[in-house]
Amino acid sequence: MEIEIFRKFLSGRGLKLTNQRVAVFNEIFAFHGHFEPERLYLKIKDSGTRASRASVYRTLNLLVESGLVEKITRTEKGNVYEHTYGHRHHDHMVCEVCDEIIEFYSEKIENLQDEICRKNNFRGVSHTLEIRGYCGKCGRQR
Amino acid sequence: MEIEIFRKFLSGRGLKLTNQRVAVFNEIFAFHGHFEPERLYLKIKDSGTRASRASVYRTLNLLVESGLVEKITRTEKGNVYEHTYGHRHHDHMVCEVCDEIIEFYSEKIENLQDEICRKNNFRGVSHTLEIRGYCGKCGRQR
DNA sequence: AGTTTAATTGAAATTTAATCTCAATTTCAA
DNA sequence: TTGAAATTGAGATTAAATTTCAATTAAACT
Ligand SMILES: [Mn+2]
Ligand SMILES: [Mn+2]
Ligand SMILES: [Zn+2]
Ligand SMILES: [Zn+2]
Repeated sequence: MEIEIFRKFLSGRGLKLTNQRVAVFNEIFAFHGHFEPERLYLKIKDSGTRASRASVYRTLNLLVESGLVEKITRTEKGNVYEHTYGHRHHDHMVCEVCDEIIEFYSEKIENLQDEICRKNNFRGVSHTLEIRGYCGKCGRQR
Repeated sequence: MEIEIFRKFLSGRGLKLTNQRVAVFNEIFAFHGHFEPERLYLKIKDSGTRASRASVYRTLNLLVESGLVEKITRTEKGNVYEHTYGHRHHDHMVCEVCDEIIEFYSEKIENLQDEICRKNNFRGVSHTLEIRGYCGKCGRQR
């Protein structure tokens, strides 16, 4: 279970798996998709558990450090995250009109990136490839 | 000249090429590289011209809309821009230690992206590919 | 040249995501 | 049970970016 990974990550740092942290964790892993911290905070609030904004943000950062969650992009109105554990790495297309996010993965692009890193004597650790434009629905309307 | 393009862009909108706008433009096109709005503002201040922060930000947005300048990434401490007119599109590798930015371009990756867009019925307009990791210098030290 | 009109400017206020502060509370191992 | 250490949350703070709005400037039109 993913929660065990989180627990181990925490105890490795002398930190505790508190109710608030569990609440944040559960809300994030309850669905697959992208989310913003503020909406996450509100969802937790709705679910009945009490966890302050400060705790939500703090836990989110811990989850990112643990590798279970990734910050996938920074929009004008803040960061966007997704839980990545158990999901294959992928990149995103974002519709500029309706904000729809389409996920994609290209082995070829991944390999080309590795090649470019080697050529430049650069040790790549992570990357973000975001294509912005118009989704099928919104593209048609112009 | 690039300034003519800007002038035309402005007049097409009924806007004027003022001293402040010229100052922002000149400072940006005086060198090739990446910059943050605040540093740009300070450089203009140093150069003697008077232009408020508000004007710098406003002009920067106009330059982006005109296509002469691009917002290339959003860091924790704000946006990073570069003037792109006359420069071929390229992507970036960013060293997590020293913040060095290495530019690269891959025709193959560009083509693969176009292909993926077609497949997903997505009209790609722009993209950002940022590889994070360790540059040669900083990678050696670990 | 003088008048009208619209755009522009800048100082300060505002917005907003995210972080920080710190006193009170909780946790847990000894 | 006790004490050290971690955690929490309400509110303060930070900082990038935008907005406000009265004063100024530039152009367009008699
Ligand atoms: Mn995704
Ligand atoms: Mn560049
Ligand atoms: Zn759309
Ligand atoms: Zn480096």
